[in-house]
Amino acid sequence: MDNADRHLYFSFFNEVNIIGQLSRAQFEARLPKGVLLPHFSVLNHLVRVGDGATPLALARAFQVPKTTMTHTVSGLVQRAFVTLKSNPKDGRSKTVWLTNAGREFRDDAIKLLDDDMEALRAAIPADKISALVPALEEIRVFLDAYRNEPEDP
Amino acid sequence: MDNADRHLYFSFFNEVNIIGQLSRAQFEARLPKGVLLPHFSVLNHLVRVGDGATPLALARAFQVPKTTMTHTVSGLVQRAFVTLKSNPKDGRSKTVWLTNAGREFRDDAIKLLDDDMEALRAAIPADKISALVPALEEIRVFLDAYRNEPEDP
DNA sequence: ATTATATAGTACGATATCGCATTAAATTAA
DNA sequence: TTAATTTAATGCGATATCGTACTATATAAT
Repeated sequence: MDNADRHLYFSFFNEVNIIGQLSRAQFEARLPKGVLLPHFSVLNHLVRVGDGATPLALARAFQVPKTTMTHTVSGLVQRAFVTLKSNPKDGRSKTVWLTNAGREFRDDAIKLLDDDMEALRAAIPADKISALVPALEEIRVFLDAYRNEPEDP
Repeated sequence: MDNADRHLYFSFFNEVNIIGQLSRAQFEARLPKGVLLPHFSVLNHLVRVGDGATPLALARAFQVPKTTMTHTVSGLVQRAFVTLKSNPKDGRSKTVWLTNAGREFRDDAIKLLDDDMEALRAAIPADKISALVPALEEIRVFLDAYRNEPEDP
């Protein structure tokens, strides 16, 4: 690979990382102290796709180690934003359920973030974002699959 | 903002965050234990744009808090990949300089990553990445400027 | 049926990240 | 010049993240 291509791919990942850092910091500055982006993200996910997911399913959805998701979910439990129930289909497992407080918190957080979202949309219109997301999804899917590939023998 | 747009922007940041996580984990799996992506990134930056930068300038380049950069640089010093000199222009400040070991480590790391890069390029060709980077830069620049804006009075 | 293997969740330890406070030096104001 | 303010770097403390190891349960193999 020549230097130009190498630099291109490095630049891509560098931009992605910086956008991730900045957006996360911005998000968390709006949320109550101690509530982090992963907390909100999990609540939002449960609202959108429905609750009752297992912690492991959530870990996979967000591509984080399961120990990390245990930690995140325990924070949500402490704040009574979710409750855990045993999984009737699997005695090893649990299921995660939204409480009313969890739904309210998620709705309120979206309102808190809405001004920032609007400011972003004013600078970067929605069609520009729509144009990016499919390619990003493709890259994310590749990385996810690649990570699970067996090593060369 | 309607739900569709909100979800679009959330999806964008979600994809960005996951790509950041996965790429970082992949990178670090190739590097020697204890050497992290930020270590490599700083070395690579110093090689590319020249060494002698101050820690604060590096923190700004990577959009991390200066305490984080202090920590990262100290790791590079421990491994003798860089040395710190006092800044002749400012007694409060320091400058960061590559050692031969640091340059060699960076070059070797690039070789270690090259197979992964090739695999990625085979799946996502360079022109697809080039098409993304300018928009990502634009978003990053917006977020960086937005973060420094004064609050509403 | 019994045994072996795989899987879900968690406890624990290591450490990266980052906010706050401190120190020393530079800059600005009076 | 002296005093007040700003700035660069770092020590310290809190905690998120994540790897390893462990327990309990489920699934597969014999």
